[in-house]
Amino acid sequence: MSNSESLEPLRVSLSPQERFEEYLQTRGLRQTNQRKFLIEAVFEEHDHFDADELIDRLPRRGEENYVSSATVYRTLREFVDAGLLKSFQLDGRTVYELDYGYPQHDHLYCTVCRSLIEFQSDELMATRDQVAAEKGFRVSGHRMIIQGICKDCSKMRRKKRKQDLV
Amino acid sequence: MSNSESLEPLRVSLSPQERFEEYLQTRGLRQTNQRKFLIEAVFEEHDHFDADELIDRLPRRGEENYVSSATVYRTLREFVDAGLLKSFQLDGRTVYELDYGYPQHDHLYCTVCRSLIEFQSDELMATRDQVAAEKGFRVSGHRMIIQGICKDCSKMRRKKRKQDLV
DNA sequence: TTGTATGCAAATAATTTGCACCAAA
DNA sequence: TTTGGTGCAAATTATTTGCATACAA
Repeated sequence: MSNSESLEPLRVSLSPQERFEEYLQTRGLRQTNQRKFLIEAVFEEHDHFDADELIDRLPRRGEENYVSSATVYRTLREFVDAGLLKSFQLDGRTVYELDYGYPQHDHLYCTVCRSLIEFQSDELMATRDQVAAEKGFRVSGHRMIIQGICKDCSKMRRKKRKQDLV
Repeated sequence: MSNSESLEPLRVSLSPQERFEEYLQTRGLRQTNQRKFLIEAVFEEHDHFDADELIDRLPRRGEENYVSSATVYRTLREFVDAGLLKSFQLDGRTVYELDYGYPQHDHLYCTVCRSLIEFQSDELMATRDQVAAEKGFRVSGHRMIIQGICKDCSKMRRKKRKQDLV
């Protein structure tokens, strides 16, 4: 899930940490070391990831700042609730990406190298809203994924085909 | 997964059954009673469904024409390979829909009644191809789902709010 | 006859949950 | 001190797989 091209972040008044604090306070929830640690771990990488990949780069059981996977799963869902992350399904796994302080976008998904490439399209949004309006549908969001083969992988395939001919 | 609005079918030269026979023959696979039975069961309903829903309306163990769930799962994948069905992920489950003899389309997904409403949009396709071209991406397909609340559920919510005020 | 297909039950994989203990507020 | 949070292990859910047997070609 690495190698994804990224857009420029937006300027936001609160840091993700502050924003999450706010979220917790308004609901009478608590600030714990695990939550503080996880929010840093998640926001220091501007990339797509799933729970497993995140757990992999976190301290192991017995090490300092270890967080159990149950808590990782629980906290990821809270981050989504809080509007810090977005999640979607890809090949059966739940993939997370930054949402807070990050512009709305959709993805191209390369089925060869499995990377996600982000793109923004006003036309897509316009089409979405028009289609919904025609059906009397009240839109809350959407998910568009274009599958195919990215530029690099196409190049490599061409090269490979040439080699195969030799 | 019922209650979905449907588009008109296309005219195709081969029936799904014939088309699947062809698929099996070109690969040296076999025509079994289970496969014949399942293709009928699947194509008699023009709707979205998941493996579980299909199994539910099939004969039970011990009854005539019983098909084990392992075979149902295996066969659904074959139908997708054969181009008879399409599949996608929704709320974690794999959802299937007719593909053969059915026009390309995308979906509005009502998060209240969980129904899928189909729509066709040439603009969406144009946007997709243009975005991909800009990134040098070779498109093989896409998946667009617009989430929100459908007309009927919106009405009901309004009605419910009024009642709540009384 | 020969390998493919099926049914069954066990195995997976990714999450979720129950519960006793821990710790913010 | 009171409730929410965490870790652990067991439970879930949807699906896949191993294997012995059944059957299409």
